[in-house]
Amino acid sequence: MSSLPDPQQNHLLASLSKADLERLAAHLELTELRLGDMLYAPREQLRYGYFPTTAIVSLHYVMENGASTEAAGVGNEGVLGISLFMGGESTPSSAVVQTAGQAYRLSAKVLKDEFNRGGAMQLLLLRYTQALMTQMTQTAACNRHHSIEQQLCRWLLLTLDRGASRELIMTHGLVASMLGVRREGITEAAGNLQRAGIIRYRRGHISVLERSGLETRACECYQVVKKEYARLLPDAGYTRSVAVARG
Amino acid sequence: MSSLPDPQQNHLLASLSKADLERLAAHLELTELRLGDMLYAPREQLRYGYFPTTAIVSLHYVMENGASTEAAGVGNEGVLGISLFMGGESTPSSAVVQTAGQAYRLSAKVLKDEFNRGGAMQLLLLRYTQALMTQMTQTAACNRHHSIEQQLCRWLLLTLDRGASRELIMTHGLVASMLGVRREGITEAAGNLQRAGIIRYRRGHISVLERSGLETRACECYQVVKKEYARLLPDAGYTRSVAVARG
DNA sequence: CCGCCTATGTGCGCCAGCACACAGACGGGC
DNA sequence: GCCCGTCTGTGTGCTGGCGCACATAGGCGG
Repeated sequence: MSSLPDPQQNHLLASLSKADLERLAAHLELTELRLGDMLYAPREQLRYGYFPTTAIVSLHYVMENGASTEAAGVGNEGVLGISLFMGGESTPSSAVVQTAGQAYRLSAKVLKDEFNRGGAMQLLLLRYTQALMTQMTQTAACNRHHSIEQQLCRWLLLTLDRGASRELIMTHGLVASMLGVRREGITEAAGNLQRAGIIRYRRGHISVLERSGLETRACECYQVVKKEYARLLPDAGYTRSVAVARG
Repeated sequence: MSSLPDPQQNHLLASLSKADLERLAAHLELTELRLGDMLYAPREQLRYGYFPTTAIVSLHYVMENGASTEAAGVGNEGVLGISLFMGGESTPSSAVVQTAGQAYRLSAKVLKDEFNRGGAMQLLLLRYTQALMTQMTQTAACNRHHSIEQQLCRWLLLTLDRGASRELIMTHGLVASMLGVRREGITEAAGNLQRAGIIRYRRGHISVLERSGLETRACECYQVVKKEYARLLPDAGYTRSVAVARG
C-alpha cells in the first residue's frame, strides 16, 4: 500500500469544495486505527470526529446480557462522531475498529464549529446522517426477517464497497458478533458460500472470489442502502465503479 | 376527551420559546389522523412535517417479501418528517398511523425554513433526531436478542408514555406487525401477561392494569431509550410524571 | 520444529417463528 | 335480535437459529 494518505480518500471530504477542504486541512490529523480499538465508549463524551480513509469502524451496541449487534458500519463513505453536531455529544453505542487502517480526525470543537458554519459541510453531514439512519433501519429489518446467509452477503458487500481489499482479515467469530448471530451460524453460511466458489477462507481470512455471487444471494437490503447513499450523497463518488476502482 | 388541541401537547413544540412558538403558530395546522392512514409512502417526496399531540405514528419498513417491522414510533414526544431538514426529502420507510388522534402539521417549506434559521428550533430538531436514532438502534438490537414478551412490554410502555390512555385500540395482529413477529406470538405473550394480571384484553382492546409489571418484564431497552430522550430533550417534559399525568 | 492458542467443523437438543388450519366468540350493522 | 366478519385461542408439522460441548486443525511464537 504505497498510496499517500490523501484526505480525499474519504468520500465526504472529497465532495467538499476546494475552499472548504483547504480550511479544514490545517485541522485534519491522520490517525492509525488498529483492529479492535474502541474509538467511542458508550455514553462517553466524544473528543474527535473521524473520517476513515482505509479503516472501517463498526457502530456496535452491546446489551446487558453480553449479546451484541452492529447497528451500522462506517468506512471511507462516512464520518464518525455524528452526535457531536447532532447535539448529544455521546451515544449509548460504541465504535470499534473492524478493519485496521487510517482515518483523519478532527477535534470535537472544530467539527462542531464547521457544522455550525451552516454551509455545504452542514448539508453534507446531515445528508450523511440520514443515509446512516437508513442503513440502521434496514439492518434492523434485515436482522428480523432475512437468513444468516443473506445477511452475510450484505455485510461482505458493504465492507467491500468501503474499499477493503478482496481479502478481509476477519474470523467467523468476529463476523458473527457483527451480525449478532452465533459463530456457528457464520461457519455454516460461509461454508455454503465457499462450496459455491463465491468466497474462500482460511483461519482468520476471508477472500471474495465472485462479487456477483454475493449480490445474487444477498437480500434486497444491500441495494436499498446502496441506492440511498447514492441518492443522498451524489457527489461523494457513491457509484460501484469508484468503490471498486482500488479493489 | 374535552382537551383543547393545544400545540404544546406536543413536547417538542412545548419546549420552544414563546417567541418561536408564536411565529410558528400561524403556520400550524391541526389535522385529524385516522388509524391506518399512511402519512408518508416509501420514497415519496414529503409535503408536511407532523407534530403529533394525541396521535401515534409508526415508522414502518416493509420488505419485498411483505414482512414488516416498526423502526420506531413517534408520538407527542416527537416530529415526523425528519428527512425534510436532513436533506433527503424522503425515506425508504413509510409512516402509518398506529393510534388515531391529532397532530399539528407544518408545510415542508415552513419546516425547512424554520430549521435553517438555525436557532433553538434547529438544535431541538437535531437532538430529537439523535434520540430517534437511539430508539432505532435499540429496537434493532432488541429485535435480535430479546423475547417477544420483553419486546411487547417495551412497546406497550413506550406507547403509554406517548400519552395514550390505559386502553389501547389495538389487535394482536396489529401489534405483531409492529414488532415484526407472528400474530400467534403476540397472542401467547399477551396471554401470559393477562394471566399475570398485568394487562387485560378483549377483541381489539388492550388495557394496562399494572404498569410496574410491564417495567419488570421489559428488557433494558425501554429504560435506555427513555433515558436517552430525557438526556437529549431535557426541556421537553420527558419525565415519567409528566408522561403519565394524563393517563 | 514443536507446542499451544485459537479458529473452524460438527453434533446434539431446544425454542421461536412460519404456514396453515380451524373453532369459538365478540360486536357492529342491519 | 340476528348475522356475519373479524379477532382470538389452539393445534400441527417444519425450519432456522441458539446454546452447549467437543473434536480437529492451522499457524504463530519461542
